[in-house]
Amino acid sequence: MKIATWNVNSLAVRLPQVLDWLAAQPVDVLCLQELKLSDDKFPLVELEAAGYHSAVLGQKTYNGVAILSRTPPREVVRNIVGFADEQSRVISATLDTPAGELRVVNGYFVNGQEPGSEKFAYKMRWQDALREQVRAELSAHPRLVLLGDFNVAPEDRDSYDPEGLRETIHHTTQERDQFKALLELGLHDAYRLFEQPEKSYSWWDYRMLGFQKNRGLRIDHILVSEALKARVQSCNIDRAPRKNKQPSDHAPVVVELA
DNA sequence: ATGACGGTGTGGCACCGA
Repeated sequence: MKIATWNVNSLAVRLPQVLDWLAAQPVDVLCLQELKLSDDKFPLVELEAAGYHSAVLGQKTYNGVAILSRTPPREVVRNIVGFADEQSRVISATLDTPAGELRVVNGYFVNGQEPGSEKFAYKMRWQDALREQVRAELSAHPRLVLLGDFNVAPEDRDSYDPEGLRETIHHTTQERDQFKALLELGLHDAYRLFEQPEKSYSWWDYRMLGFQKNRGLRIDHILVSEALKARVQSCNIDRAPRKNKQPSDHAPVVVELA
């Protein structure tokens, strides 16, 4: 069975591409970020026709996350419990899958703009709260997947220019320490469980021919808990949708579980 | 230091993303 994450940068614009992709890659679960639409604008009917149930936390214009699943999501939790947040960035659900019952936590992590900014401080606060949420989720649900747009390139090899971009946004020690702190909860970066091509990225700037020149970052991640680690069969980035007309700036990441 | 591209909502552009 397969689980995927994809920052679609507006589901209103990208829905046809999402439906095409699901037809070509019939994953069991697809977690979306940056819906950029309110719940009432969510294309429930179209996705049901494609064979997917949805759990949604929408927001007008910015943010917004959803879990699409072949089976109905259960025990849905929206955003971070006890962390007041006007932005729609996290949705969690329990799913019955061919690989058994899984807890899925789908996050659109804060961008942070620039180290030292108020937005960067929010990024750190938000991650502190998310980590505690994940810690609690893990103790209740050992079979857990945390995935989404983490807005961090965890290591130098996850960036097209680690030297030139050192300590800039997505590359700071603080952001990388936050990522490590998630791993220390007992999570594993599924992509790095396997040998991968060099210069593998999941996001490329729309500007300056970023994709054509492969000037990208690997910032979309799938972390699996210890209980699931041995069941991971593969993890890959699907660059094909980035070649579409009107693409998202992110590519889907797919993990296969036995 | 700035903008490049693309989406949204507004209103003739500004803001945000990464």
